Amino acid sequence: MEPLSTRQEEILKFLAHYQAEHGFPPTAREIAGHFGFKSHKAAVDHVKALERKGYLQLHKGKSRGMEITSNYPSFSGIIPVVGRIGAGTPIFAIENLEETLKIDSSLFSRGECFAVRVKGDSMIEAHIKDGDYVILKRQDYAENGDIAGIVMGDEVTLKYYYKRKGRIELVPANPKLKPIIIEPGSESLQIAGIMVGLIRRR
Amino acid sequence: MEPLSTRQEEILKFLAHYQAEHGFPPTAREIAGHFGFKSHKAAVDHVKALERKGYLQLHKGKSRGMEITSNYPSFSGIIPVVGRIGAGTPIFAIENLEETLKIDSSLFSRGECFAVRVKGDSMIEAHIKDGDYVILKRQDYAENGDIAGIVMGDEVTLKYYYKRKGRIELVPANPKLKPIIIEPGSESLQIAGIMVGLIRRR
DNA sequence: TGACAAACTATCCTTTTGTATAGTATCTAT
DNA sequence: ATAGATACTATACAAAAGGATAGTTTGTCA
Repeated sequence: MEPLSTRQEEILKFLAHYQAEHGFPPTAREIAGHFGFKSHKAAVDHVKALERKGYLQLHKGKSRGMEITSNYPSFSGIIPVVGRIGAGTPIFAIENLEETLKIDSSLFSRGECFAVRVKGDSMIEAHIKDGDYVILKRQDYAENGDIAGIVMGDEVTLKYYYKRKGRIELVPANPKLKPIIIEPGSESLQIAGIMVGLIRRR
Repeated sequence: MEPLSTRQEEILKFLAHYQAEHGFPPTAREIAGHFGFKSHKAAVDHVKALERKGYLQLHKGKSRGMEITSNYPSFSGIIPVVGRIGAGTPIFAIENLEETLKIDSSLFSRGECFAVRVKGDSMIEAHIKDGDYVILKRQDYAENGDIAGIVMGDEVTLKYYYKRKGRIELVPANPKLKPIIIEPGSESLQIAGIMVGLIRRR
């Protein structure tokens, strides 16, 4: 595959995200609106560049007439399994991918999904076993009681998320392990996503 | 789900097919064209009926603005979810299908797979929760310690399978429930398959 | 230096598409 | 009997969206 510029990758990512979110692709004007372009021609140019490089197939004359052709993880609904993630590096950077699950992510959620492989028994009382793949929907916030994927160092760990009296509690589903309590004012935590599903093999 | 008329089912099927083919939904005029309607209003009416019955979500004012919301039996291979099964009827008979999971079964096993939706907590200590989909590989025997899908009446239930001293024990993963013991010579039990995977939503 | 890709703004025109109004005909359940 | 759903035809109009032309700016590669 021909390499993409930073901007083109952003565009492609947005296309995949919009498609996952809405069930149909965006129009040139919607793309322009999202990125703040004042002329939709800019979006047309990007989309054409993506077609030329083989990432898209365009259908001339048809509204929203585009298909993402690439098998690139996280595009086309396939769920990438994330191993380690560097502090700053985006979660979908290629170097972080361990494998992919050939599953249409729409089974679990609209929106962009990824998976982490569970190590250990910290969520055993939520019936999440060692070796299970937990499917997470990518979002940077969580509701009370959600099982959230939290970025800790260079890994994603799973915890129940609670916000009580202004402080955030990250509670494992295992009585042997202690909750992590984040007092207000301390450095913020980074939520990678919330659990929307689980896959177990064997 | 509300029942669909024959025509409405044809329309929905076409929508799913078109979406799978093209990556985006059809317009009302394209639907009309496919069915030979001379007025695209007919297609609009059908699509609105499908929305009213909950099979579609429409996005007003947006071209191709529709999403299929149901898990409408689709077209790619994929795992059927079996509800009840009549004594003689084959497990894959259409009347038994409740829904399908859009997952390539090769993720779990080489053989033929199907799924049952778990009711209750009888396998809770194996970390199989109420509502989980358990993926079974179709076979009529089991090894010691396998989690097997057993045909009981007109349903499939899950049990640990053990063969000890000539008799077969079907053990739930819940201390509150008693094992079923089948003495040698009594009527044979029917194994539908053995567990090869699990899918949990939410 | 010159060609080319990338990344845009601005404007115009045409086609595509959604939505609306006005009908016709058949069937079904109350 | 009659109201409602189903299943269409026909036509008109406005909004949505694609496509094209003409330009600016900033890089990079050779």
